Amino acid sequence: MDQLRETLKGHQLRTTTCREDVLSTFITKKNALSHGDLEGALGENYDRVTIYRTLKTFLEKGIIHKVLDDEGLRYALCSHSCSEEKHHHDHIHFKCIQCGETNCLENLHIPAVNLPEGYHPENFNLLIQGVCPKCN
Amino acid sequence: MDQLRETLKGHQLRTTTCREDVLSTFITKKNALSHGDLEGALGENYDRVTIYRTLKTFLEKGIIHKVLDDEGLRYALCSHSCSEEKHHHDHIHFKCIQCGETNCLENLHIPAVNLPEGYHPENFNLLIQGVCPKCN
DNA sequence: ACTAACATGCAACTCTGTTGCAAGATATTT
DNA sequence: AAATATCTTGCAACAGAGTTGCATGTTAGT
Repeated sequence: MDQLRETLKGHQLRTTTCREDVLSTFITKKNALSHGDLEGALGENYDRVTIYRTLKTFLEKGIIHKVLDDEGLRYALCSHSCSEEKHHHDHIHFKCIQCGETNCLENLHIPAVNLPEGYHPENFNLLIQGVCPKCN
Repeated sequence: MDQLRETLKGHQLRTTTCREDVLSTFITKKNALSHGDLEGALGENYDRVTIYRTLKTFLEKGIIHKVLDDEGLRYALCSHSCSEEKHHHDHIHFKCIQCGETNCLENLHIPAVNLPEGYHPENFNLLIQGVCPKCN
């Protein structure tokens, strides 16, 4: 509870029950969540639009990051503190084709790539799809 | 012209002007295209729905593949022949944050990753965002 | 307790993508 | 070259995702 408030304060955000609940949902369910997932979990308490705006705010403040997917965007908590200025992620995302869950593999870093002359990379996003340990 | 027909035939598809035009658009513009891009290019001639269905068909037949993006799905030509049974891609996609174009770097393969025990990968998708040579 | 600044809910709207069905086009057979 | 079965298209209608404006409610700081 207090941890939630502190996280929000740390990012210059006011404490509201919606933000607490969204943040708490990200913490308890550990996988990446779509807007729809959150609406399913919290939709009775909050308006769709508020959840959209909460996600947008969290993104901008560096609390969550986008997770690419071939069937819709998802979001997951940033582990090391990302800031308003710059997100910094180089971990791998794994999506299970059986249970559908997408998870961050925080410990696995994306290997370096030698891009041709002239390319200036800033941001890496690797999604691996397959079968996860739970569904094995 | 004939090449288009042959590609379609080779994938057991009937020749229609819409399919020829969509295929031809992918060939001339070399970057990844969204449905919206195609609608912009061909929308006067064909219905939105037809373009959606054409993309779906091309996907299934292995003529194009999905390109993940943080702001909507795109599609690009498959270089080596993908089949109805299985797409096979391990190249890198690069999206320029200035011009917005996404391109396949066919020559660059996604580096191998050592996944933890229990993960069975089947499909890799690496998107690198940054500045491309043209915008440099 | 007061107030300025911010967050929420509601309504309306836009954009994206899908489905059913009747009409039209394609390839194949004769 | 005509007939036919099969596939493709356009239209209309719909479902879902995401956005914007505005009035009301809430937060944090004085």
